Amino acid sequence: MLKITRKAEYALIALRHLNNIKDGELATVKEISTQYGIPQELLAKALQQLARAKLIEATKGPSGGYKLVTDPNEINMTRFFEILEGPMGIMDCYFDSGCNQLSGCNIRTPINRINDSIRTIFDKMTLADITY
Amino acid sequence: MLKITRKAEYALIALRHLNNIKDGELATVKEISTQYGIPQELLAKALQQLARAKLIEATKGPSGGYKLVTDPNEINMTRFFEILEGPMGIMDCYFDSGCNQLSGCNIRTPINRINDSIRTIFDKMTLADITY
DNA sequence: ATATACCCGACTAATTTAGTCGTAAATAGT
DNA sequence: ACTATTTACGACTAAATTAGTCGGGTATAT
Repeated sequence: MLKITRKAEYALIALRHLNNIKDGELATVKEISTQYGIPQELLAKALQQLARAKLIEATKGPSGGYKLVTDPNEINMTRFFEILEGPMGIMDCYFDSGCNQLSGCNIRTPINRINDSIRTIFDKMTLADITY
Repeated sequence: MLKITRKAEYALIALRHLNNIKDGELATVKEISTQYGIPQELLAKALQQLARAKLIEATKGPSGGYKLVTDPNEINMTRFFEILEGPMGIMDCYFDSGCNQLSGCNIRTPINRINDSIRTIFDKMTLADITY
């Protein structure tokens, strides 16, 4: 319960790695996956998503790889998780309108308060914090 | 991602219900499940767990049911969720020692910081807050 | 050319969550 | 004593999500 996915976990590890390599250098999926013992294809997918979202940039071909192109201070965890896993909420009703409860759900308001608190944490926490 | 389970959701609704009925009254699983459109057997299971944990008390037989026996201010959400869903952490390594990462995981410390922040939120939030 | 590396959707496998069922035990009312 | 009602509980099935794999593509440095 309240778990993040492995894909997100792997992506975090990779982002941290990208943040730590020398300026101008690239890291390949293969390198990262072998170094940290991560399934290559799964990591590849995650990094592709991050590239599409412009957090990192890919260079194809031999001697290609990824590099970070966004200031780690600008990447907060809400953004990061939503890129990889879609909308972040402890219950679907935070986003969906369609709720199947018969009579009025008696906990929606407090649930939303919890949600907001969690989002605030993730909003405030940036990749720079993770990388520290 | 970061979802709570339906079981927990149902239990929250039920707890709130129990908190709102008159002093000395009981509410049955049947009543609650029909009132809120919740699968009866699933709710039953959740309430049994809460009863085992002494948050609520059961009376068997006709005119039986459940009542709240703990001060809502004393029931925090960490306790509540851990009764129903076990240890609460965004990654297993928060609790487990067995981690399958090859070389040292580079994000454990920051992950734990996130975890602690989330736990703090849930520690501070009580059933009384939910019931408001 | 060829080898390397990213791109991407479709697929399968594993795990978790949701929900059901059958049986037992307690108890109130008759 | 019998019956209807209600909780207790484990085993089971079904559904949904997550994890991981595969195959075929595009770009590019050498």
